[in-house]
Amino acid sequence: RQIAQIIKDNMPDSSDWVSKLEIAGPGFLNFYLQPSWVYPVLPLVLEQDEKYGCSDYGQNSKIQVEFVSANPTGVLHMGNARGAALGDSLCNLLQAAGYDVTREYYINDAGNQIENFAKSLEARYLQLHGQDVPFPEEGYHGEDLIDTVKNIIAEVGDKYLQVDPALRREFLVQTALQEKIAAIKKDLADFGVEYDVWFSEQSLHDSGAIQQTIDVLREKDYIYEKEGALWFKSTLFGDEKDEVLVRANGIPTYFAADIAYHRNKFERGFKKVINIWGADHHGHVARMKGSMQAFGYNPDNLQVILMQLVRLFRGGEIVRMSKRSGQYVTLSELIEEVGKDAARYFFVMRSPDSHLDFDLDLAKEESSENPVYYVQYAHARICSIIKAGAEKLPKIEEVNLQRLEEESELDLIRKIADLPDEIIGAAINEEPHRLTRYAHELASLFHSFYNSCRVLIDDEELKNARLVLVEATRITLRNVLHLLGVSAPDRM
RNA sequence: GCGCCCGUAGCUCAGUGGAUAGAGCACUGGCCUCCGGAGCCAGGUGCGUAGGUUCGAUUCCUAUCGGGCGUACCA
Repeated sequence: RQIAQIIKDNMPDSSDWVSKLEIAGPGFLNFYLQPSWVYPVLPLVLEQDEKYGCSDYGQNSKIQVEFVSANPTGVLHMGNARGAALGDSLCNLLQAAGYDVTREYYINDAGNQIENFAKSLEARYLQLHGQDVPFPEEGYHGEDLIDTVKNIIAEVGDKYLQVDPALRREFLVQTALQEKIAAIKKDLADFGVEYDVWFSEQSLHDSGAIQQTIDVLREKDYIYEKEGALWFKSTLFGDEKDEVLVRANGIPTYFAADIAYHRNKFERGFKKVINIWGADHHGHVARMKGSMQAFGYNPDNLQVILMQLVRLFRGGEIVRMSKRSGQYVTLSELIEEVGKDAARYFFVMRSPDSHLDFDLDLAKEESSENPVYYVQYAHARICSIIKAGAEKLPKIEEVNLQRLEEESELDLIRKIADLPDEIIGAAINEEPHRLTRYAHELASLFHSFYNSCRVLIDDEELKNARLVLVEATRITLRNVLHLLGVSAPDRM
């Protein structure tokens, strides 16, 4: 407090921007701004419009965000939906904060699960032709897979009954993959998510990138052989145990492919690489970072956001989600049931660290109670006011904004002024959920203003000032909703 | 056993080492014949437990209890 007093004694008591200076608490120095500081933000919002909130903070630095990357052996489920909502909103935020963002989906179109997928397809193909063959124990039991095979049969009939099984599986798997990937793209597009790059794991096998990666690690002496397999010394980089890169049967593991993939990311010039993974993959983080360190990259430039898993409830019972068992609620069903807007808002609303209990019954029954409607309602209300009250908005330079003096008006303007900083804060901390809070607070301040101040009044000067205020509010609300991937309706 | 995440109001969750810890849901009572009542206003002794670091801890550290997830030559 003494130091604060010294500073205060050496500051002018007031200035154009500061109305007073006060010492408080254990030694805080509170600067009270002149109320008039807020007014210039309103013409700025109207002028920048869609760009309001954006900044060049990121200096166009290249960032890649890889998210969802679900196996193309099935359809997208709730966990993928959370990753999609989170990843896409994060990308929007980073772009708004001035980063050069690439959205990427890694297609696991190689490896063991593809083998299983092929065997499952083959079994279904033969079964649908009346053959009594067993279904592979580790296979994919989902109903969607039967439909996939039915579609294939509609095209090619029994042509692949007599051919070499390896050729048959190859044909089935390639055809099914195309269909599955197309379906995934469509589901994501329906959810408002568009990718810049779809990266094939198989391409890393085909190009020799995986082999080359292993060769380099061997040269650096980070590899040893044990029991016929090749092991990466990940314990050198803080991992709990070493990891297999190439199995005794000569086939590289998923980890080997992932090292090649992440090397490829950095070789493409990304300054920062962000992965969004389910928490069940957390054991993979240390070794992935370690492997990048082995190649001389700063492991801090590989950032992994772990999302806790989504638990689904129906009728008070937890629904076990598993592709293998074929029981899960799909993304498209979710969109159908609760809508894209509510689903995206709901997923982003929570911190990735928090477990997400998604009660389907509740989401269906009480969807009108979802906070997203509260925010959208504020937007629709403003549109309605503007439509009812103004042929066109007054010219901003002719409006006397100083007439906005009510506390609810000033609170609203101050909140609007926060948006650029909110976006930067949420972007650099990689926390899109902050924006849902901001959206809610902004909507709340608007509703509060609405109840204490009428916009469409006889006092022309005040009316015009308030019209500018609500228009600026509308723009701000809309911009935030769009960052979240949620629509801003004119009517509801 | 070891590792990671979580534990905050009845419930679901926010909370950048700082001031009197906040929202939604639920509950109770109010809101002008007026721009959309999907709204507004009012109502609250809650940081799992015990230590430590600090002028100051919900936040950092240690231990412990509880929940979740990992700990494959699966991905």
